Amino acid sequence: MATESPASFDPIELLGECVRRAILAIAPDADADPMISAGKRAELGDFQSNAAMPLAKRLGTNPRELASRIVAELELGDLCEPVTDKDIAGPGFINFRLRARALTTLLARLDSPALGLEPPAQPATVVVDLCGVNLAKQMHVGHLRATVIGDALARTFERLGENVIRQNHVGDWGLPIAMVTEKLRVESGAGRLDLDSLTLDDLDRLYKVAQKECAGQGKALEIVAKFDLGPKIEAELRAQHEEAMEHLAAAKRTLVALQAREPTVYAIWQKLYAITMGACIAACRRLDTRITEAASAGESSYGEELPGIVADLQARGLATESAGALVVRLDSPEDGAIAEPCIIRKSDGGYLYATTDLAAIRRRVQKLGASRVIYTVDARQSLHFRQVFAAARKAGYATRPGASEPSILEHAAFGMVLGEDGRPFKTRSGENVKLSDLLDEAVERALVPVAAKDDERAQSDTEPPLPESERRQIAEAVGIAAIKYADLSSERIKDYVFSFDRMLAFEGNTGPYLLYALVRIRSVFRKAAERGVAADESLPILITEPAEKALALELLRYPGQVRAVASALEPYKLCAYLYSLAGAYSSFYTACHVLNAESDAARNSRLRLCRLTARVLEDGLGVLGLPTVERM
RNA sequence: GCCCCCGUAGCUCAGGGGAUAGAGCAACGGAUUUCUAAUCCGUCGGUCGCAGGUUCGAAUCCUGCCGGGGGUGCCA
Repeated sequence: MATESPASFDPIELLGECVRRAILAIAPDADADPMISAGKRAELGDFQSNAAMPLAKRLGTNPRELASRIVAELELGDLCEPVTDKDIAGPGFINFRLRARALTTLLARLDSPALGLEPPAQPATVVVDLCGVNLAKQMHVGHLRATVIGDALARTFERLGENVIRQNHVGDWGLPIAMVTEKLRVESGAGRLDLDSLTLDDLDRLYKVAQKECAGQGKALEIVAKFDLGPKIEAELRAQHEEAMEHLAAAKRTLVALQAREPTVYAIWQKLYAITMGACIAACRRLDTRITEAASAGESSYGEELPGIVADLQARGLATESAGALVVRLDSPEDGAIAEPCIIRKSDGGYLYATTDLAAIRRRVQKLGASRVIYTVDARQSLHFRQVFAAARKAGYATRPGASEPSILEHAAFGMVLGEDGRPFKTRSGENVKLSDLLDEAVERALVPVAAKDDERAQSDTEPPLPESERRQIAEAVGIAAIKYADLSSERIKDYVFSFDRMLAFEGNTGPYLLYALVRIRSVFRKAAERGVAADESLPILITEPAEKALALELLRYPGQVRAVASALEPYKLCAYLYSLAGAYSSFYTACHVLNAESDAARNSRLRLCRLTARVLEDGLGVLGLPTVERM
């Protein structure tokens, strides 16, 4: 939505307006998309318009000729160097070169407190569903992605001035939780377990035991019967099966007791909840994500709403009975032509996670007022979300009171984390890797170069080595930034290979590289302060060197890139931008000396460029949720 | 079976109708009296999975295959 804003800093927007006017002068009826982009060939121009080709196609004219007419109509003011037919290239590209004066004007506009991202007059409410831990289970790489990507998206909307509500949809309900609750009840009742000294590791272990105890042998029995493997095996399996069925029955009774808030069972469940959430919130804090217990809305919080949802859907004829279960059919084209119906109640009367998710959509849209709900959940659940979204729209749960259109429901799906062997990231024994172990290892590995670098510096420097505690702090930030950046820097949907070596490399598109770029800028300012030099913000930024120009053009792209993340729900776009900005800064830093610049004016200008770069980097890293350091 | 996603340089990834397909890593060659060389500059490297089609123009859109992954009515 390119609004006409004389104070815009964005050359693409400003140039687009000029070209749009020129096109309208030639073809008043044309849908005049100016198609401005950064110049594909830097030697020909800073920006280009590709508008002539598609327009010529529609008008049935020659594209180069049309480009020539557009050029003749162009009124660029003092934005660009004059454009002539010589700037038309190939089939009809029009190349533009920004005027040096215009560039400094635009930079000055960007250099405002908001960095070109003014909050909207009417903030929208955006709900981000993220993290998604389960009770009694350790967090692992899957939660890492759901947490890190979700928080980065939430931060993006916060930066844009929207009202963001994070929702940690905790898996705290249902039969699996009842199984482990039952297990705890039995074990503590028999005096084999002290509920007050339980750890998450204990719970994780007991969860698996409980799962196993409740797993029937139905499949195996079928096979035995089919192939007639003998009465002895069958008897053995049948005994096992019956035992499992008893465990299962007990778990189901516990589920009922839990849902009725029966005091003994509920107290055990609360313990379970407290231990899991304590560990989860600690991990989220260590990961520098803004996820608090207050931002949690567990599945259990929807429990009481489920019968009402089902009754409502049934009463309105949206849910129908099928083989004893209650389903919402979605196979008509207006529902999205989804072949598989959405099951909202099992034939035994129990509810499913689709039911809970419907209740969650209703609360988020109708009670919290979300105009957009984003689910940062792994890609394997995409069918589930297609179903639930379609069912919610059909039922009107996705529409705010008084609104004519349903809110936007989006599944920000992400791919799997793979080990370096290309298979799902697991320990050698096939277990999930504990998130906390992963973070510890990243930090330990980061400490090695941090310490080595500091030793090296201390040898040729008057300042003594940093204390161990500070080195650890730096390594913590570097390690966390490395892990988070690896998770954020490619398209969400793609699986990615988890490699400490790659993410902690200080070369290339990594978190540490970005941190280092910022460290170098901060160091310039420390040195400047030592010499009693400070940037005078009232004096102009002067762009003369190619490296200065390249840096300036990069800086101007920042606000657009943040918006691009919000519209595509793709944090990697900001990663790529910041990497490119850090690279432009490094090249500038090498080519243009700041403190020993040729003149006071140049030094001041470069200090201002450094300041602006630092502010954009800090802002962008903040949007991604990456910690920064003063030195490394 | 059906549905969804992915396939671009040796490796990790951008680009999603427009110019000679770009980065990083790896390899190789350079750069440090000066602000952090965890850096910078350069070289090398690609029948964009395959085959058709649409188009003045296709890595990009359409169809069909091939390869890999995931999902698929009563787990979450």
